[in-house]
Amino acid sequence: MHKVRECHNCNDCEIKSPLFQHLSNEDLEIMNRERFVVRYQPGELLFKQGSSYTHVIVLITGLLKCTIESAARDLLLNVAKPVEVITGPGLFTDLKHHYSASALTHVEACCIPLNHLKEVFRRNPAFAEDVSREIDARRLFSFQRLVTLTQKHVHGRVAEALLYFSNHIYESQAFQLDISRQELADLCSVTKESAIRVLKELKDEGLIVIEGNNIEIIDYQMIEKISNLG
Amino acid sequence: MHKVRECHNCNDCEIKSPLFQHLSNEDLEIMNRERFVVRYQPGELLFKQGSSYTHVIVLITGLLKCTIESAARDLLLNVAKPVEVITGPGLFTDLKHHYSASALTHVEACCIPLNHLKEVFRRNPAFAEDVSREIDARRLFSFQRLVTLTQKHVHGRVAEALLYFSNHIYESQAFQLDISRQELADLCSVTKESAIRVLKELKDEGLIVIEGNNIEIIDYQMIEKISNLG
DNA sequence: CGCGAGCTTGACGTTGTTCAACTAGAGTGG
DNA sequence: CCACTCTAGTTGAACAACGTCAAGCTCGCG
Repeated sequence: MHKVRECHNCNDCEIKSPLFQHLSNEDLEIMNRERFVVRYQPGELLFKQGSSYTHVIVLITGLLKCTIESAARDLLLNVAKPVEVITGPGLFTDLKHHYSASALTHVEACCIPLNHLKEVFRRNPAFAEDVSREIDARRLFSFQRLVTLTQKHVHGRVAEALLYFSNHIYESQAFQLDISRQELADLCSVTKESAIRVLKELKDEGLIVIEGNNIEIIDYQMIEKISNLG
Repeated sequence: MHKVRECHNCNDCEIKSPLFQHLSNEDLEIMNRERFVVRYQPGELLFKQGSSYTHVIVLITGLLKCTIESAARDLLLNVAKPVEVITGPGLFTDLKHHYSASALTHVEACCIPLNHLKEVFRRNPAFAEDVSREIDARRLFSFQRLVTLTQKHVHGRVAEALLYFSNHIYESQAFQLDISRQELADLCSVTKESAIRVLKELKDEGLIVIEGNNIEIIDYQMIEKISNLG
């Protein structure tokens, strides 16, 4: 875990998150104070569920996974890609992390102290609204997950996971999965054996092609149908 | 559905939500503009999933249920009691309701136009933070539901539902349930037959007493244990 | 009194988990 | 360079948990 300070100024930031678009130079100056960049190796933990929430993390490069850890088994909430601002619950309540985030690939993360973010939140109503929009959107995502995980069968869940990676993460019908079978299973909240079996079936029916972690969706519409019908 | 204007002034409101505690008289004046109170009969819909989000509702009297409706079956998200401000997702994004709310009992709801709430949000940073805290807390609640519904077995889920009603809704170990068996099942995301069977088992083991909709938790610790172990 | 909605119970079937064995590939040390 | 080990992935068979279906029950109400 190396600390790096390659970018010195949020004003010049070329990969600024949409969340920061309404910020004045002065606001950005506040954000920039004590901001730092950290690089992580695959598998390394960015923050742990239950630990204190001191910085908001902006994912600059790489992929990371957000996992709720519980006695029984892990639940993979979502995968994050650049440029995403990681705003978990707890931000405005108990200042604890309620899930763990760990790097799937090499990751560069920009860390902004929470008190500076909140300072800008208070002085810039447009930013406050953007932050609320962000939290709101994530809550909506939780809703969709809630419906998927309670109502769809394994086939539907795995199909949906494939569409999730294809549409939102890799943005291609062919992609190399950066997560293991177990993690895919955790995303769908099934056992890894079940997830593997479904993948095999989809493969045998010619809907997808799998070679190791390389997946290609062949019959997109059929996968979509399976995802929708559950 | 009668419109009533029994209270004319938010300043004098005796049941003001904690969410409104940081508001100045001027802020409250803004909220008060075009505010109105509506009474609902049991079973009546306050708003429907998919409809446009025009007012924020403050539940003054009665209980209501929030349900995500989907093709397969309904998911009962939560039950709300006074004084609760109903802030669903969509508030800062697409301005649509993402779940339906309907009255379980006689309900009085105070309706505040969204644009006035947002006006105060922009002019009062402390209120903005309170609103964010509210959304954040609800997102946290979704997280807990996500874990419960994906990881616990029927026994654990039903036990948890009983604790939910005992601790958060009725605040007593004995209470008269205002929801049907089917709705209890929807809360746990199981079939009504399964929910009934679990209730019967808990009853047969002497952990609870049931007579119709009257439920009393006898062995609280055991119920808690079942809830925790899943 | 009879009807209907919600509740209850039992028998049965399906889904998905568990468990155990086996395989493939990557890394390690002799 | 070849065992050896370790991990992730894969497969099959047995099993448990829940859902489905169907029948009967209760109670309030016209």
